Amino acid sequence: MPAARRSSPRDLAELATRTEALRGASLAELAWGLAFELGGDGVRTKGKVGQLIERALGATGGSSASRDFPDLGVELKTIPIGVRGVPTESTFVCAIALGVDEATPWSASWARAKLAHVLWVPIVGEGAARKVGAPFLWRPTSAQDSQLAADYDEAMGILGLGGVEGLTARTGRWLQVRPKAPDGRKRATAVGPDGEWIATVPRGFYLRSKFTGAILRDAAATP
Amino acid sequence: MPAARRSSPRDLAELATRTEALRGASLAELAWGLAFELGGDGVRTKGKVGQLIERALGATGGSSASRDFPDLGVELKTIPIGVRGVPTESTFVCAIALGVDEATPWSASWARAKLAHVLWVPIVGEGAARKVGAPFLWRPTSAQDSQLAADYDEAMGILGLGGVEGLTARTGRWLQVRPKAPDGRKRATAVGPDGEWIATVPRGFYLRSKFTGAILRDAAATP
DNA sequence: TAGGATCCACTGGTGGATCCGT
DNA sequence: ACGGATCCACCAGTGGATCCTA
Repeated sequence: MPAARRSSPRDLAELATRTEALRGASLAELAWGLAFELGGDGVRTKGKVGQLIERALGATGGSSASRDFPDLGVELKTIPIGVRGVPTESTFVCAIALGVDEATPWSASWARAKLAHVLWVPIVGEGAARKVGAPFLWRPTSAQDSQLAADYDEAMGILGLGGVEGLTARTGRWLQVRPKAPDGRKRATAVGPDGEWIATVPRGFYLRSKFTGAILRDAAATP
Repeated sequence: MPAARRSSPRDLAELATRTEALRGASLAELAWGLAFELGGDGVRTKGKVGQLIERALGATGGSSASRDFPDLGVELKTIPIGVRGVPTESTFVCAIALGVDEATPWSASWARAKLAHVLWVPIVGEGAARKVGAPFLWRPTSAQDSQLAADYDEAMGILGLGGVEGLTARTGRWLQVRPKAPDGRKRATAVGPDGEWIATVPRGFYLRSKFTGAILRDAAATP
């Protein structure tokens, strides 16, 4: 099995080498090699896989870093793949700063910065049988960037006009807005219909699985 | 010994009753009654006494509450008293919001709100022999409030003019400004000499022991 | 002696995502 | 199928103060 990694990769080539070494490894053996508690099953282990892969690749930050590999400008995202070879879930991108992002253009947004260069690591299968698929570095094409920008602008436009409660996950072709909170409590504030501040649930950006599925197919077709 | 208290007191009378019941109790017996780890000695137990008294009186919040007894508008402060009957330390009031408080008048300040109504609980003696002295509720007299306002205005004036690095603990007759951070690191920002933002160490307001000593004497003289 | 430095507990917010009714 | 709801780990910040040299 791949050796445990703790130091951060120095360049993209080293990151690529390390990532390739993970390919085909089962999550169980990775966890064992890093003395990582993966947890058996479902609901109480939601973020564990992502953190396991971070450690296996020597990602810095843990949290509070703007990206997983700040020196390389690369963001790491795991993506669960089902038996049919397509993503089983949408992908969380980042939180929305309500009251701030409405006035931030896509070109300067946190979301765009995170998506500018992503190392996608597919996790294939279910439960204890999950293993690492074929990872790949990705940058959005200019066409993809344009559509993401359009989705972003649409959502931020709705928020800016006081439509936070009308902005559902149905808005956006590839990039959508959904709740992002440990519970349903209204711990954030946003502009309401009449321009006043109202309490609301925190939101985040997510990529629809249609989009990540398309990225995966492109990557498979262009080795 | 006094019984363990967990619910919050409903009114000032109940708070006074509970507080009076603590008088003369040793910290060791209070801790035992509440199953509280007081810790043996010095450096690793700095805030323990305050938290013990909070629990003994049923203070709410723990943290993040604006006051210890929000419904009563009362702040709880323990104050260490040495063998000569005078405070051995200054008293921390609250943190300074650098970049905000400079523009906040004393009348609207967090510091004034905290000091508006304080339950002082003297802690008499040293080490394992410490016990609760004679607690008392206090409100600043208008003369005291004026002097505190003057100290506050002086300090905030210096900060507003970019003098953060020149504002030492020597400024202020009763209310002083001192560092407030787990380490000496510059984790806050303030306006510098040339109007630019500079990194600096977080600060807090403290009451000089001269002042708390005077309050104590007044309380002893007016039973 | 007191100004500047430091220590612990606790928790809200963030980053990692997946769960689960309709 | 997917929109809305939820779960865990981690850490910086806050609130409780006292330590410790020059």
